[in-house]
Amino acid sequence: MNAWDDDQGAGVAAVPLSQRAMMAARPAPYLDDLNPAQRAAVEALDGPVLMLAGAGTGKTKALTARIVHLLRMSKARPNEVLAVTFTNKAAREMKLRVGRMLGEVAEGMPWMGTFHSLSVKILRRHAELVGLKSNFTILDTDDQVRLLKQLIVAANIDEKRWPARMLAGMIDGWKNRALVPERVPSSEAGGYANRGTELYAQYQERLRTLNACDFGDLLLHCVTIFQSHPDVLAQYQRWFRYILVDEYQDTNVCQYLWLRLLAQAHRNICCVGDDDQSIYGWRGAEVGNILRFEKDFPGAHVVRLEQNYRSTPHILAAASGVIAGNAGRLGKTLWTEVQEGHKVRLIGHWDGEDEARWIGEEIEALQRGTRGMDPVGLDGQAILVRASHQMRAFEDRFLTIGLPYRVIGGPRFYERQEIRDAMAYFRLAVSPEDDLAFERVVNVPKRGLGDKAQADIQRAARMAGVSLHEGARELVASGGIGGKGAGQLRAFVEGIDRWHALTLDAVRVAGDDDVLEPIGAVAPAMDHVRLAEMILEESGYTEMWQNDKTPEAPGRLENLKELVKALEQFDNLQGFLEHVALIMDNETEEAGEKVSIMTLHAAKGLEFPVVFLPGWEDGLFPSQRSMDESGLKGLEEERRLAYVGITRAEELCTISFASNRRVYGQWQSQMPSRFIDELPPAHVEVLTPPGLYGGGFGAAAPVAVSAMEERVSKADVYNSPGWRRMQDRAQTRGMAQPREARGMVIDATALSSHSEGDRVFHRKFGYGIVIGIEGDKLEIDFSKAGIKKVVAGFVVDADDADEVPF
DNA sequence: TGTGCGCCCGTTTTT
DNA sequence: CGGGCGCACA
Repeated sequence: MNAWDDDQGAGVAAVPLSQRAMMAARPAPYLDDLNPAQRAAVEALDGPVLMLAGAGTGKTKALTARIVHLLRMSKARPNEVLAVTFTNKAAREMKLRVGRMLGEVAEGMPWMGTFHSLSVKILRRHAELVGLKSNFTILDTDDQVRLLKQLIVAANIDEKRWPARMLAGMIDGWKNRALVPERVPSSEAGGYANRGTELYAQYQERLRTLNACDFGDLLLHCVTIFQSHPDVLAQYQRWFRYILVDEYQDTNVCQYLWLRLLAQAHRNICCVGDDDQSIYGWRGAEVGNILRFEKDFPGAHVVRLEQNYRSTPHILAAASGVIAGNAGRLGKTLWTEVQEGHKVRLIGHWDGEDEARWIGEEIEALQRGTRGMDPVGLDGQAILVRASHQMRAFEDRFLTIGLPYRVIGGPRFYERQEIRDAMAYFRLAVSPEDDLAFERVVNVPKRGLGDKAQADIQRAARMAGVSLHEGARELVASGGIGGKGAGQLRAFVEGIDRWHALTLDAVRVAGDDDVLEPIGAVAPAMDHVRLAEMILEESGYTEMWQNDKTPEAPGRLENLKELVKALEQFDNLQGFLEHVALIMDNETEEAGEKVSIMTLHAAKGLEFPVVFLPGWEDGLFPSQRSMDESGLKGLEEERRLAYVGITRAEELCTISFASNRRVYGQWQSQMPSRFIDELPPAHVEVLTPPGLYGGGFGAAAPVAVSAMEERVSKADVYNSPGWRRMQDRAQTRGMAQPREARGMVIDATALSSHSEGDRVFHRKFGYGIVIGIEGDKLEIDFSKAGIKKVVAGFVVDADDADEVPF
């Protein structure tokens, strides 16, 4: 059967178009709750449409309604609509909402997904056109760098002066711009020791031998195929009657070509985006794509969504005021029907710790329901920072006061060392010839196979022209490896054989037609979940972490358990590996009310009743580096970041800055961010920090400086009475006084199950000894983290390290 | 082959 | 200041 003739992977097209037309005659409730602009965007089905959707204007609603409308009007079958997003989360969300609007037929849109997942789907069908087999593997950044490192060493380049990461970045950059090695402009060839292009070409060659792709290749190979095989392109052009693109402002050149090639035949393309929220320029995104849309698609219908359903007018006005500083915008004016609301609050602090302390207290106050607002739960509050290192001050503080928080977008589950190691074992079991996986774990846990042994294996494999696994086998057989490593290597090689055999039993793979689809009818000889556990046991990997006494070890074992558990949702190991390569998100939301801490980038698309924006200081935000490297363009992107930050807030937005901050261990005095000057004063309430009017710490509600209202010019904030007093206070506080009262020892045993001298474990700080008790707080000398005060509930006896809460 | 010292450098990161 | 990495040593 021709792969093209099937139903594109979905069992949906069952309802004939004629019958669908009848459905279209029924009233369309999904249109009724759209505002005029949204409705216009939904009803303009044919031809190019650009939907400029400001923050909080119901973009996803319009987008999903449009898809539903397309289907209801029988313009296309569900499998003929190409709907592209950037993240899996967005794709999932859209599927969910379309399904809900449509009623039932949710799974019927096989071509709704991310650029990457859709590209994989296309590329698997035509892999041979770019010299790959259809079962190619997908390398992540880590694999990519390791591979490049090998090439760099082989090329005799000083890896110190020319780090592999740098080359990886350049290659990514070229791929983002759809440049294959031959097309890299000679002006850029000098960048990497004069040999960037050469290494790029070698890297591509190496990937081909490994039958592998990196993320950039997924898209670039598709574009290459479309460009050089018009027949293939034509098929897809015919198939995708309608194309929808979310977050269009974030597309790079390669994605742009990908879309344009697919859309140029029928031109039924609808791009949704907001040039003011383009914050991924440093990653190759081209705001130009959205600015140019009308030129690319003449006669495009442009619709602006400007009615905001999220934020109060003060918040919108503040955001608009800031973004107005950018030139070359398409221009939108957000408005809302809401009349009331709090002004954006602005507050300065002495240093970063004060800032964290104050925010912590504010969060608790808002939670209790003061500040003239109804109580706001912790889930409704977020702290958005420019750079992830800023999170630390908040984590430290919240840990100390026992305020539950969650960090969004930290090291992601599938990027953690233990997960990647385990995955490498699974990869080896599925395909023993996976050399990158072999290299990764051949000496993890330690098997006495160091650089020398590994070099021997490499040589043996290369000479015989086989995989490392086979090379190792021959090396063992020929006695080419000595010492204790020999026995261990033999065991490793045989282990892989055994696991591989079990994998084959566990999954029967269909014939040549479709190597990806397992046939469910054959009863597996061994449950793949059990197999995975067995692999981790037999390889000694689990044991390695059990014997590890570092504070992270229990967490890692926990993650491994979680990984194995995740396997249950798949039919076999292959399916799982396939999934993980692209779905790198970490959706293990632990329950419980928690404040969210995340970067501004991670916050795009989210909203919270209460938002804190700390660290608004020149150099930090806007980031010095952005400005140095990208000049005005960089500054404008930072400004968009500010805009994104402010517009995340529904009810209350608080911006803050500190006059002193530790930067790389050095104390530095900071200037308030220039973006603060750009806030329209009429919509800002300047707070004075607590402690200025005789109240102690966290005393009364912050007091507005009355004279600051309305007429005070923005820059004057720093000449304001409050600001000057704060400066004065800064002087007197220069000599660090103890921040917390000492010596108030209450009956410790009544409040805590720990006593002095106990050995305890803390999820973040690791092991330590209790050296003091104050109320419900323990003073602990952590072996790694030093002396800290921590709420007793967050530690357990060192022996029960498995049961750490939090 | 494993450990430890010292040096360097330090944003954002949808896949 | 502190984490990561490479190199020198045991």
